[in-house]
Amino acid sequence: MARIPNEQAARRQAARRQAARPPAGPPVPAPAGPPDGPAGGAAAAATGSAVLTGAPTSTDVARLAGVSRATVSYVLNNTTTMRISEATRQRVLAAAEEIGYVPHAAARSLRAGHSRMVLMPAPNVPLGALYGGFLGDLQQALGRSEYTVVQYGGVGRTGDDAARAWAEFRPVAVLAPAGHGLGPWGVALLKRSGARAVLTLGPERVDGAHALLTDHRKVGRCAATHLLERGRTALGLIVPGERGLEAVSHAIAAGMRHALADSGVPGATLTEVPLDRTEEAAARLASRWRGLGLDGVFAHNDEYAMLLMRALQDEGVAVPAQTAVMGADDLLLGRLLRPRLSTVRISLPSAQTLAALVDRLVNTPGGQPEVHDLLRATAVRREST
Amino acid sequence: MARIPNEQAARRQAARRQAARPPAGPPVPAPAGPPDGPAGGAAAAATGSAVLTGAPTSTDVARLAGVSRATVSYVLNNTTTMRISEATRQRVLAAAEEIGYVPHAAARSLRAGHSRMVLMPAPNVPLGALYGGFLGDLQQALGRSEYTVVQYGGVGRTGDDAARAWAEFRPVAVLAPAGHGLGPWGVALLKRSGARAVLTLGPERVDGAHALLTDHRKVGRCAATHLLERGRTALGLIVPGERGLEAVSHAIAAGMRHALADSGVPGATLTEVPLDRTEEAAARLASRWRGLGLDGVFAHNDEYAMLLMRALQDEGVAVPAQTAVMGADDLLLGRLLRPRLSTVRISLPSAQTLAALVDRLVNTPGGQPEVHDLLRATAVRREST
DNA sequence: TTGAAAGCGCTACCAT
DNA sequence: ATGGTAGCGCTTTCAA
Repeated sequence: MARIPNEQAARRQAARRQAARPPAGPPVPAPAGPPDGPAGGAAAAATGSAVLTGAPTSTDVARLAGVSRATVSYVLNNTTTMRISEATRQRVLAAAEEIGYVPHAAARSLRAGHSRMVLMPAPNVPLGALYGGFLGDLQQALGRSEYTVVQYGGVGRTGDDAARAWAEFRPVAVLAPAGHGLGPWGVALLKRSGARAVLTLGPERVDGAHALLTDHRKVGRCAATHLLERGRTALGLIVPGERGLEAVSHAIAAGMRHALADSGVPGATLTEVPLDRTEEAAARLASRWRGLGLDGVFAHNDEYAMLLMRALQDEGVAVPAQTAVMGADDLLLGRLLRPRLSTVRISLPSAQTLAALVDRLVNTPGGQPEVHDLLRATAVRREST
Repeated sequence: MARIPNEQAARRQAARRQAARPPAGPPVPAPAGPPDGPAGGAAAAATGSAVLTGAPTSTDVARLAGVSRATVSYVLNNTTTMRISEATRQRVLAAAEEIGYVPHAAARSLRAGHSRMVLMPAPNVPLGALYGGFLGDLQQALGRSEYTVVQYGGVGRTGDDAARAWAEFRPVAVLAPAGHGLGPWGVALLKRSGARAVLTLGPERVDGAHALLTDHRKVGRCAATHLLERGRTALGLIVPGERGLEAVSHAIAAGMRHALADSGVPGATLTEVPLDRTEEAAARLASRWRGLGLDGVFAHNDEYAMLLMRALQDEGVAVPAQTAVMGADDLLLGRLLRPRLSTVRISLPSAQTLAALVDRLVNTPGGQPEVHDLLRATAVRREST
């Protein structure tokens, strides 16, 4: 709320006073000093190119080309129902080019009553390279269709507040990563605000929204199964200290427990072991490792796995002989340590597939909420298990 | 352009016909069937709560509360110049709550003549964890001020096209990562469209825009200087095969050459060595390594450095005795290999600092373009050099 | 083939 | 203290 609007308002009034179109006397005798002019362009350029101030509008183009705003709109949107003479077309296009006209997206979508915006609230938890890259790809894929993908970086807002903020944009679809606390109320609000599809991306579904599930229990189950197959029964799970990863860790732990229960291996156990992402923490953990009596450990991701494995080796704990170590995400770097790190490879659907899904959901609204399982986990055995 | 607008238009006309306000006979005798209704809400809810279709507008709130749209606006915006009775306030707030009213951002900024949107076009080159995290932080920091940060994922567009697409949003500021081919023309267009600050983020400046420089020559200079100090003179630079990293590589190479020239070490040389990001490529390179005759190599980032170092060790090349290896980015994982990887630590200003800068530039437009050097490089010697 | 005009949802000026 | 209302920039129907 600076002083700009007022400046512009004043300028606009002045401009308007002399804005009687050159040809054809104006039917309105005098514009009758408008009570207010909020803001906006209306450049004073008469016909020649001048220093424009404020964004040029279609009115400016029309004036320069000597046609009406309607004609400008027809030409610039290639309207097929109206046939415009080639000469006019060219004049309009030249005028638009000359003054650097760019249509005003907000005005356009206000008039249209809908937008082609797909809103992706920025995730507010630190997501690894895997999901980060995936979201980027998805964004690209959606952009390739004719949606305008917008990642909204609203911070601090959660739950209903966040939903309200998103709804202000009147997006045609919302793709919300977990961690914003979007609930059924928010989903309903978004839908009422014109969203034709609301999707959540994360471990659990939300009433009324479509769900792209990332069920990390699968990862835990996969890891535990692998370790059991390798003959390990006293299993550990490294739980990262980073904020925002708790949910994933819990899911993984649950998956491991399921696998243990299903396996029927008698006496198999699972111990959760916290670990910060520093060398010192790893060394400390390694120093008391033998006391834990674990013969197999899964580490949430390759980075933690490598951190631990190195610390164990420095402590003289043989890998995999004494303790098998397994990571997840199949990072390239996991192959550089010795022994090479066994890992759970997580694969997600292609971004194109998902973009197509979003497109379909937008175009067939009103259907039942759909649930899609995104995540596939496969064990990759290398040398550390 | 689906069939929706027409449906809504029809519904709207119907709604309007019966929308005469309950109290106080309407001064206008008959609404005189409007020639057109583009789209939009206008729910048919008379007074009681009903199934609303389309987004509720401030008109709906006003009707339900029995006040005018103006009053609604005053209450919802906490306008201080107008004093509204507490009773009215509460009625309006309750009504807004009841029907789930959310203001229409596009309409608001259209009226206001400006937006608080900071547009960050999504980078279209693969950027590492360092810059990715940095951009994320910056987005958060800007969001914490009162800007609405929006990352725009327009694909395929470059140069003037991209600038035009961005300008449609009428952002108050644009923060464009390198790789979009933004040129002086685009900058001017954005400014004319209302952007009060245009910033580029990357290795080179653009006429008319402020520049946040990431001068990777510093990284090269730092690495080369370090290697020279360690007594190496036949230097190599690993050049990644990934697309989009060429510019960075060139800058690093240039920086290394500068360092070589400045050092005055006679006979010091620099060889650029391409390497793909796979174990196989690294093994192949390692097998012909002795033929290259290099005694020190800098690897663009820690990942490539680790890849190479492992391959060299597998080939029997002693590190650092026969060849010193240095990486960049100071990844945690670099400390897990043996020998521990020496690295160039790259530090960037805090996101808060930069957010404050953007804020200042927005609030003092018209100033000369500023150039800020973001990058600081420091050598961290570990055991591989 | 072109123009006049209405109105999307919102805010702010002016009058009551 | 509250309401009427103009108009931001745009598209589109209807009339000429």
